[in-house]
Amino acid sequence: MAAARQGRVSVWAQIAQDLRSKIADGTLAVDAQLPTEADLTAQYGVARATVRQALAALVNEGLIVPRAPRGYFVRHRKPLFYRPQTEFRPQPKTPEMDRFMADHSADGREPWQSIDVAIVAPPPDVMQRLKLQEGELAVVRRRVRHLDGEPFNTNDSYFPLRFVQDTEIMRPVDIPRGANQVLAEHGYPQVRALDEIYVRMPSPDEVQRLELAPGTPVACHVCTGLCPDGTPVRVVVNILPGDRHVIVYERDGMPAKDHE
Amino acid sequence: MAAARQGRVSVWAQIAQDLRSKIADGTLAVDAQLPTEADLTAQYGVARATVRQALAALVNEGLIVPRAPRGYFVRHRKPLFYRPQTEFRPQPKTPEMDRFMADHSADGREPWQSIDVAIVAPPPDVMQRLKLQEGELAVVRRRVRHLDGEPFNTNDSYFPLRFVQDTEIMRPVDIPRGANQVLAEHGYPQVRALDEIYVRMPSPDEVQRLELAPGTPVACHVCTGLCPDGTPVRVVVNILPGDRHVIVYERDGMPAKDHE
DNA sequence: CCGTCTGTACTGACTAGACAATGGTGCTGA
DNA sequence: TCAGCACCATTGTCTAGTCAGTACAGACGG
Repeated sequence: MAAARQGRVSVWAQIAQDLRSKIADGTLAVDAQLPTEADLTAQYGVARATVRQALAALVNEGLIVPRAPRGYFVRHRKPLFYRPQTEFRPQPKTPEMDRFMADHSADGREPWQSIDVAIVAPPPDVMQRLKLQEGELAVVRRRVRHLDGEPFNTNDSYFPLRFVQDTEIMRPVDIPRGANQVLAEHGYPQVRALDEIYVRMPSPDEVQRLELAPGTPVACHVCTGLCPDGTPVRVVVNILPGDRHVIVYERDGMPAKDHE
Repeated sequence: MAAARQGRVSVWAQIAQDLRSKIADGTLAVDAQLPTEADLTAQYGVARATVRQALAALVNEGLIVPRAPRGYFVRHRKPLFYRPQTEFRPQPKTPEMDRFMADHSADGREPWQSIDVAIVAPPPDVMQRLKLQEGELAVVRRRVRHLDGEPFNTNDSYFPLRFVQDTEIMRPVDIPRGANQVLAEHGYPQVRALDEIYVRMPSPDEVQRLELAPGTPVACHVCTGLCPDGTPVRVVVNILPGDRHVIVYERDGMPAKDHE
């Protein structure tokens, strides 16, 4: 504790670092239970609040999960692939991609999704991307995808109401051939898309909807689909929990600069 | 505090929610100072630790930043674009992209980068991607990019030592025509790349290197560059702080399914 | 007018407790 | 054998303080 003043590193940070390295070197394996708060309190000779601050830091880093009232456990991280590209064209399937994906496939896991459809005034950012007039409404198909009973990601597709009125897009059921196909059949084929990926911490809303453990950041993937004339006809907002996804894509062509 | 038991929402969570909505509706504007812990303690009639827990939650969500000993401030979020695509081919420059990017350009901001080069035993994940033998060494060019004096992202490029020995890649200076060009000149042109994007909380290391505020998640963009015969010649690890980047890319072609 | 010094207001860190809520375990009885 | 119940270990929440470190502002001296 004197070290806190002298060494510039607080006691709780030291405890956190100690536990962190035990996780890194396997002393504390995945899914293993950490010593209890009481144990750590005794072991390091500090107050419980100090131990809790250390544990909170690890929770916020996504390294451990509290499972009250049983204890803290080393977190499991088993991300699945998320490939924006495959939605647009059948992927090239190079050998590298194949080999790489073998580890993280969804084989044998049970998919399930809930769909609900609503007519709403879309949030401002969606309105702007769809170029809607003030007060103009949109149809949103909200889906939560589950894998093995656990929520996996959310997928909210917004369409301007005037484009999809009386189409099957408005029915809250799965559309096997895809909503994009339906849009194309009604005269709105998409030929281009703009993708944006934001990285941030989830809102309490999202925490609840996706049953996120504390310390889980999310990627927010916003995809705007455009007609040949540039009219936006679809905005999709995907929320991808960081602990469950790797976003993957592949590129061809000669690199120009070494910006990466 | 009775509400904590009955209403199922803890006092600190209520305080956090209260502040959250004040931030959302603009009562607390960007860069504004929050009431001090003492104020909040008095205002809500709770102990300081309770107020601190509420504030810590907002910090972890990335909504506010503590600037000791001055107070807590509403966080500023001004992301810049990050476009993996432009590195590979000159971007198509559609009107949509143009318009969209106008808001977030780097105009008038001063770029600067530090470079350091080392010969290292690369981390296991990099070793695997470069298909290195056990014990084989690699050259790493570590860069930290700054904008307006603030660190912006890190960019660590790994090359197998045997491919780049005695090339200018090993000199810790900027290579105007790009490291990829140098590699190509030495017989290792890259024609394909595999990108992976992971979303997670930063390690304490990364927090320090990028001067990250608490509650800032990062995107970890790993790019593996491949020769025509599939040999990996370059692995780049980019760490992109979530509060400073939007990852953007554009796609052409007919969408197939509505997975997004 | 400018530099320095000092006080103050604030967060950071820590202590030492209390009571509530709840999975899990194991015992008991039908 | 199995359902139900009581107990317990453990985290969640909260109180009420102390002391340390520091950016800032205002006073003071040259």
